[in-house]
Amino acid sequence: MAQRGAYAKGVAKREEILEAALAVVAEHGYRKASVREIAETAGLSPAGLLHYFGSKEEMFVAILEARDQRDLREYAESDFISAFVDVVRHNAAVPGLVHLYARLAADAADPEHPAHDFFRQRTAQLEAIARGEIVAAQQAGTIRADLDPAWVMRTAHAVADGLQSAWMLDPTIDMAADLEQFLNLLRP
Amino acid sequence: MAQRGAYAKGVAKREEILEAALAVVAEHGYRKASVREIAETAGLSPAGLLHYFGSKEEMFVAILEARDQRDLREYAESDFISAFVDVVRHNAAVPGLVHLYARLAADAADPEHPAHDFFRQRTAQLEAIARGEIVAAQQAGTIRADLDPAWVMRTAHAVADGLQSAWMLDPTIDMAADLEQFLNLLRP
DNA sequence: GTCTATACTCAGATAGAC
DNA sequence: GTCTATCTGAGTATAGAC
Repeated sequence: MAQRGAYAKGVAKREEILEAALAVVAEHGYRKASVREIAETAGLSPAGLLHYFGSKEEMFVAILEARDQRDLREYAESDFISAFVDVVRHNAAVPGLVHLYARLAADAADPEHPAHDFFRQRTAQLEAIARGEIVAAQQAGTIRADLDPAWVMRTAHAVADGLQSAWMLDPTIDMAADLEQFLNLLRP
Repeated sequence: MAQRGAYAKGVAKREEILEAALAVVAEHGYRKASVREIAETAGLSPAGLLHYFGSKEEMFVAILEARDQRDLREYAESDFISAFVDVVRHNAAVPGLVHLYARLAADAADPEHPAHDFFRQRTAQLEAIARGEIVAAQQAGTIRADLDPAWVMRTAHAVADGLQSAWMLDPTIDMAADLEQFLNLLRP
């Protein structure tokens, strides 16, 4: 395993850096989250930080990857649709993450950006997982059978992302409740 | 009028700069849209450009403001709901704008950002305009009467923004069609 | 493999001349 | 209104210590 021997320290440091990065974004926003300040928070030099992550952008992608893997593990046994709402609800408790996600998603429009492939694969993976669950829900009669499963996933994803954007501007919005209301609308 | 006398040239130059900025974003993406390159495209020095807009970020906000005013004028006589779909459809033909909007919306999470107030006011204005139209549609029987008008607007807005994010990653998505499908779902 | 010091390049912004 | 010159701070490449 990667946790053994001479690498253990490096793995721990990597995670410490990711936590420091998220903390800085949460406190000062993405714009002011410089490599210098994150490195300082994590207790090393900027060059030391880059030793682990090649570039600032790759470091931020690593945060989103870690988040997805945590969510995937945590909600592995729940049904997909309620897990989806739970993740959005949980995101409201981690403001830095939502900000980071929105910012990287925008930057990822550029095919050269390190996050471009990550977002495309993430969307594809999400759709692959969801498709079966949506079809099953349609057969079970909890989602209208006349709706295209691909459209359902695309639109639920869009609602979640769009609500998160709105929530950053106005945190009084209840993202999870609004998303649930949308999912209710899919019922027969 | 602002078009008269010694100011006419300044006004024209302002618009020329905004067009140059949008062209650069459309071609190279926001990340590579430096003040230097935009200034070069508009035929003046970086400092000359900043004379008009104070900062890079304020310049980009000015582009979004101009877009909204154009849309508002163009669709003043259409009904709100079909205009909403038309605007999204039209956005697919102006890739730089969608990219710019997504990026600024993410940055605007920071209350210090020049775009913060713009986005908050824009959302408030959109909701004010929409509310009457949605209530009227409910009375006319084209939107389910049991739905909260504020929720309808928030969610339609979220769908539009979220689909635009997805479209930047995968331009084969038909944003307007997906949005219309959502609006159909609101029907009784 | 882990990490620092240094330095390079580019960005946005500012001061002041014209 | 627009320029040149300059400032400050960003990201990061490099060389090399441990």
